[in-house]
Amino acid sequence: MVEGYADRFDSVDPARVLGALSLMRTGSLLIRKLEAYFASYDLSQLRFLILILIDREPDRTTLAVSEIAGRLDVSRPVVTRTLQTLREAGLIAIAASEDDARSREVSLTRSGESKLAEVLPGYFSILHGAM
Amino acid sequence: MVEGYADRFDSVDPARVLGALSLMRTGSLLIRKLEAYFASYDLSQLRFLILILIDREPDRTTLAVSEIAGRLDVSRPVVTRTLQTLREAGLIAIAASEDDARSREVSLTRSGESKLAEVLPGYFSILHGAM
DNA sequence: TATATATAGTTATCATGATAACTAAAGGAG
DNA sequence: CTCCTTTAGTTATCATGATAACTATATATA
Repeated sequence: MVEGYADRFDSVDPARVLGALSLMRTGSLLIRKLEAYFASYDLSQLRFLILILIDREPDRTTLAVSEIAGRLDVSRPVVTRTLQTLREAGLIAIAASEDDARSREVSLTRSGESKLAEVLPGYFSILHGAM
Repeated sequence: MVEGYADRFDSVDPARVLGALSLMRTGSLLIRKLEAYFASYDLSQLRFLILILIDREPDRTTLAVSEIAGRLDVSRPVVTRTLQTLREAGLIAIAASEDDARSREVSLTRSGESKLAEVLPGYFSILHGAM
């Protein structure tokens, strides 16, 4: 299909276009595979990334909502909603900040740490296998 | 971050994991860029792909709903909804099939063909530039 | 032929991303 | 100190993906 169009736009190199299309498709397939894996643990990609982000934070055990949104490049409303789901599942705790009354401190519960430990090996295995 | 985890899972090659993460991120960024481009033409990635699919179909000028869903690997309800949007925008026409009363024949309107011609160069340019 | 099964498409509902508009609190300028 | 602006977070709404369940029609089998 691309070839046909490439004939009509002579500045187009079919190999580069096909490469870009392939990149998007391969990336999307990997994301789908991961989502299916996470779903089997009652997680989603975002829920998982939030857990891992808090877990790997150096020197601290908590993160603020906007820190999570910023580092994962996700909108704050989505983080708010996802944190509610994680809290209902008992995987995180949300406490008021002592420094700033506007802010919340999000931390992992024991259960959240266990879940992460359970999910991580398969996660790396899928990433590993994709390359 | 990956390094820290790699230490604990010795079968994990950080380079491969980072490669997979990079693949997902690069693919997602490209998809975002395309969505932004399509939005400026009142299109989405899926709406655009439906137009291009019908346009490039050899020997025929129409496609059935399930053919579109199958070739784009998208669920049929999503195709139904997206076709309604495209029809409201005047870019496609939907007619009853003569052979099979269950089936619909989806075709491009003149307006749909123009839109496609308008959008294609920038589309290839973005794909080209991504590689 | 009559009935059972499969297929085409739609509707209803859910999940998850976004932006806009809001509340509450903090910080800065006068 | 008061007022204005900025920041943190939430709520409301929309877009777009999915699956389940439904209607209508076609096909296959008894």
